[in-house]
Amino acid sequence: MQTKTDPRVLRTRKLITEAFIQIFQTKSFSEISVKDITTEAMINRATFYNHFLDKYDLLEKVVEEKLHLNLGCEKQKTSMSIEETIETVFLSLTRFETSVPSVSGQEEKEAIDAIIKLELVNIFRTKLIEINPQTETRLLDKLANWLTFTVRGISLDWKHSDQDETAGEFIEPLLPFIMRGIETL
Amino acid sequence: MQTKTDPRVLRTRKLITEAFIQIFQTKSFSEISVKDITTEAMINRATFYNHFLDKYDLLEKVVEEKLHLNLGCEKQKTSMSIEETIETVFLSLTRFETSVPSVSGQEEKEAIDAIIKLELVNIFRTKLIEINPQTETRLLDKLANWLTFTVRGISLDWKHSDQDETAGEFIEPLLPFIMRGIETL
DNA sequence: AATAAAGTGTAACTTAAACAACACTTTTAC
DNA sequence: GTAAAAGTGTTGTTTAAGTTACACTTTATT
Repeated sequence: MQTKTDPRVLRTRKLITEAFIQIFQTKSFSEISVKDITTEAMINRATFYNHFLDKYDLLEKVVEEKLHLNLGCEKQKTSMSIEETIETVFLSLTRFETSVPSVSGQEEKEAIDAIIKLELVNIFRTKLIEINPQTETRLLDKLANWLTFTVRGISLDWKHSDQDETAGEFIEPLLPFIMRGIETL
Repeated sequence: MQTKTDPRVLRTRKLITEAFIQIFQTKSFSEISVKDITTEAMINRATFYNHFLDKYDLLEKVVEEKLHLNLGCEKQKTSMSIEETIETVFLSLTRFETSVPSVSGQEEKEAIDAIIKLELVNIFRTKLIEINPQTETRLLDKLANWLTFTVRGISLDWKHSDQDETAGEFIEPLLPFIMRGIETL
């Protein structure tokens, strides 16, 4: 239990992230300056740097937050099986990717992708360690990576499909195949 | 040219008024507490009182601002005739009333009406004095009042009509009648 | 290639907003 | 009727945000 953060800090962060998301709809990431963000957020440019290192740091935090918003609560549940976790993460990811405005530029896509990858690997890693505490971490890390690529690949596949199936319907028949691999553990 | 206001002040006002308008969509005015507003606005309750006397004062300012937003620029134009002013005010009023969510309660309706009345009287009064500077103010005040009732009456009439005519079409045939009265000056 | 213009990141100082505590007035509930 | 709860409006004190200025880097312009 730590001393709760000043409401002004929370408000400022909210204003900044909302402003950023707002501008992000209309401009590509590289075109956005810190000044743009702070003007939209109605805060001073110097204040921005009290909260974020730079706009890349902001992007990172925003994506993290967005992802957590979808699967944050589920993440805690230790009751969840790996299979459920995979499905949940997949659904969160597709939800996230459809919620993000089809952003253009390469730079920001790479940035976002990198952040998502880190996040997913972390989720899978945690879950795998939780369920197989005796297995060595090196192996679990590799598996987490593999699961991440798998889930993101399927997500991309679904995204490029005609989407007559829901995301859930799309991954459902694939889950047994994925699970077979995991069950080698 | 006066010393420009602190950006924090502008931001806080914006947050408060936006929060108020937001809550006003879901609750009636009497049900809204200052705490509700400040929570939604993410500001401290004490700060509210640095900007507004109470929630009635806030309502007043918000309605004023909304009205000004519509006819603020026109109000300056000394070039405008009384007839144009009447029409402009009428159109602003109908625009305002259709933009306000059909708010329920009696208390707030009266509050808003009172504010609108004050505002319109003030506009007409200014215009009349500008055009007839030699006429005594007492009389112009009465005329301003009369114009206000006229415009608001027609606005109400239009609102209750089936609105197959636009507001502009609605008042157009009435303007000569109104002007006849004014031209007695 | 040179220069202007726009953007970045930082730091000392000022100020508006948060805190929290208060007396007071409704509302609500027993 | 009265006690608890919720709301109002105010006042010092503390703190996050605004100001301004700076050195520096990147991007346009000539």
